[in-house]
Amino acid sequence: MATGRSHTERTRGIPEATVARLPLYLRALTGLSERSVPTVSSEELAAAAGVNSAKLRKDLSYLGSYGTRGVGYDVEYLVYQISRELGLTQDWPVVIVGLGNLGAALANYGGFASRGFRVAALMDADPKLTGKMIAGQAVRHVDELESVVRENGVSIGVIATPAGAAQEVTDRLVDAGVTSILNFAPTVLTVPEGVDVRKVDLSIELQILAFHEQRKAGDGLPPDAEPPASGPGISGAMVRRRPSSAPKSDREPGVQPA
Amino acid sequence: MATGRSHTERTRGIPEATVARLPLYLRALTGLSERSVPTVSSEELAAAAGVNSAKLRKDLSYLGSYGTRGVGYDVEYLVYQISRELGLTQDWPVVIVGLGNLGAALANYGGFASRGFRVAALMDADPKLTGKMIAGQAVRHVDELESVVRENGVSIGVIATPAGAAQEVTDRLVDAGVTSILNFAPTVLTVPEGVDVRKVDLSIELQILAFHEQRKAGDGLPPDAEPPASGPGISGAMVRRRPSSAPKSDREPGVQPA
DNA sequence: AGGCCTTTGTGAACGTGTGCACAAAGGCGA
DNA sequence: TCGCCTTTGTGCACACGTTCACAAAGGCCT
Ligand SMILES: NC(=O)c1ccc[n+]([C@@H]2O[C@H](COP(=O)([O-])OP(=O)(O)OC[C@H]3O[C@@H](n4cnc5c(N)ncnc54)[C@H](O)[C@@H]3O)[C@@H](O)[C@H]2O)c1
Ligand SMILES: NC(=O)c1ccc[n+]([C@@H]2O[C@H](COP(=O)([O-])OP(=O)(O)OC[C@H]3O[C@@H](n4cnc5c(N)ncnc54)[C@H](O)[C@@H]3O)[C@@H](O)[C@H]2O)c1
Repeated sequence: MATGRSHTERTRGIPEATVARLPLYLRALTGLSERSVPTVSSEELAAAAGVNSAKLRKDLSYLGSYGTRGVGYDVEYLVYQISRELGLTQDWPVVIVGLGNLGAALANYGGFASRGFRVAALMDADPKLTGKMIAGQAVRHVDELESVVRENGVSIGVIATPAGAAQEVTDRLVDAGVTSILNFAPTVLTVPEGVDVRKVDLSIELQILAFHEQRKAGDGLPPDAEPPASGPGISGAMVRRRPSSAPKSDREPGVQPA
Repeated sequence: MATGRSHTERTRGIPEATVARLPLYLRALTGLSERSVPTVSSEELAAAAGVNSAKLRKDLSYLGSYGTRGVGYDVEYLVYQISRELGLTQDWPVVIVGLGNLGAALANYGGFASRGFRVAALMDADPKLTGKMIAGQAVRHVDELESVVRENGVSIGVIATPAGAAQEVTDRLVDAGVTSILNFAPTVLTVPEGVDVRKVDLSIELQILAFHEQRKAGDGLPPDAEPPASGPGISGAMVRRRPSSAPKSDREPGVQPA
């Protein structure tokens, strides 16, 4: 779901898990930089980023040998090196497609521009939205999508349309030349090789939390678990039953009728 | 970042990676169910969920032996089993704290309620927002946080406040009894053992995309890479230089002056 | 009733990620 | 100048996740 590349092809040596943490380090470093802290040890920086220090050191070691033993890392220098590795020393024009509740919130989000991501255009299919000013920018009609992408050299698209429209929007973005997509719609996108898709899915996150929550609050699954197949079922109104014959194993050991 | 549990302690056998995919399968299955498809093969379901079929089968095998060889999986039955495993057969009251752009969008989001997550309360610190109706619900003041959590038995909190307020809100949520937090603020939260935090961070996702984008568009890092330390630098105005003496290795092999 | 053909469930091999623990580096104070 | 003490960078072992490939299961058609 992350890269879309053939998996054996490692990204010039930097592990994906490391790449995903670099922005975290960068944020922590930026904080230190603002407080004019000149150097940090791996221990301190790791604490600020919420990881353990061995992992941090290993991650940084993929970028190069940028620390000084006995001292730590130079904050400014490391900010620069990580920024460069992440491609943040250049400007990335972005289009947001779909300006409903979420799209509008995204457009208004300050942290967007703060890291080299520039909102090049806001696009929606609803003619009533066309021309509306959001975050100091007029919403344009999706018909202009291709020209906007080409003229601005947009390579990153953000999708905040309903799920039903997401694949179509994706196809158009890709045709126009976009090669990275951040998808907020709860749907699986199909893209050609070489196009990266990342998804943000609120509902999935909540479901994962619910799973762990269930574990924490009184272990054991909820009541209606597969009843032990002992003789004919007492109640025919069991919420849902196995479609046909009894299964071989049902996880809970439970006495099987041999 | 996901669980907060000691790592050796596996969650009653279901791997975390599998848990994270179950909601995906559930969504695909729900779609099939709505179209009254009675059974699916692992191949079909995997395609719908965007994973490969071996992975899907292994994932489902952790739940139990719910398929029929030669036929596939009964859609309704599997929907039920996954829902139960994820804890979606019960209702999860949720509070949203911070009703700015993002919080309001979340409150208005339909996909929230659709899976057993009920928005029990909307809370903000801004007195001007108190009483304002959002998504059919009056915003309440954060002062009421503790009582709202206790009265509604809320165990999941969603944080959509500015980063600066997130830790304080977290502490209060946790004190009041919340044990799962979904954090949208770009900051690292510290929580006691037993509390799960998941974060959604737009900015990190974009940075990861930028990284891969940079790789795709003309490989090799941006121009200003550490210049090969050959003699005295030509331009003193190099954007940023190593703080002190030259490093041992700088990743790019590059000729080192012995 | 029997055999065929599809599809599951899983053992085993492999790849990726994590964390420990320590040798070597190197600044800094004496 | 020398040695000490902190902190990096990394080899190694282990845990976790992914994928392959196939035996066994079991419906279904003849
Ligand atoms: N609101 C949230 O908090 C939230 C959270 C998670 C996921 N999502 C998902 O994000 C997406 C947007 O959510 P929302 O609440 O903003 O929905 P919304 O209905 O408020 O907005 C959707 C917007 O997309 C536009 N649109 C529809 N088809 C389009 C097309 N083909 N091209 C361009 N624009 C098009 C609509 O005109 C509308 O303005 C949905 O898929 C939703 O499931 C939303
Ligand atoms: N808008 C986005 O698309 C977006 C995207 C990613 C991340 N974020 C993050 O989500 C958070 C919210 O973003 P936003 O755009 O909605 O900001 P916002 O400023 O519009 O809203 C923040 C809200 O939080 C309230 N608040 C402040 N302190 C509070 C406290 N102690 N208790 C309760 N409420 C408090 C404020 O009154 C305000 O209503 C921020 O941390 C932001 O970085 C936003």
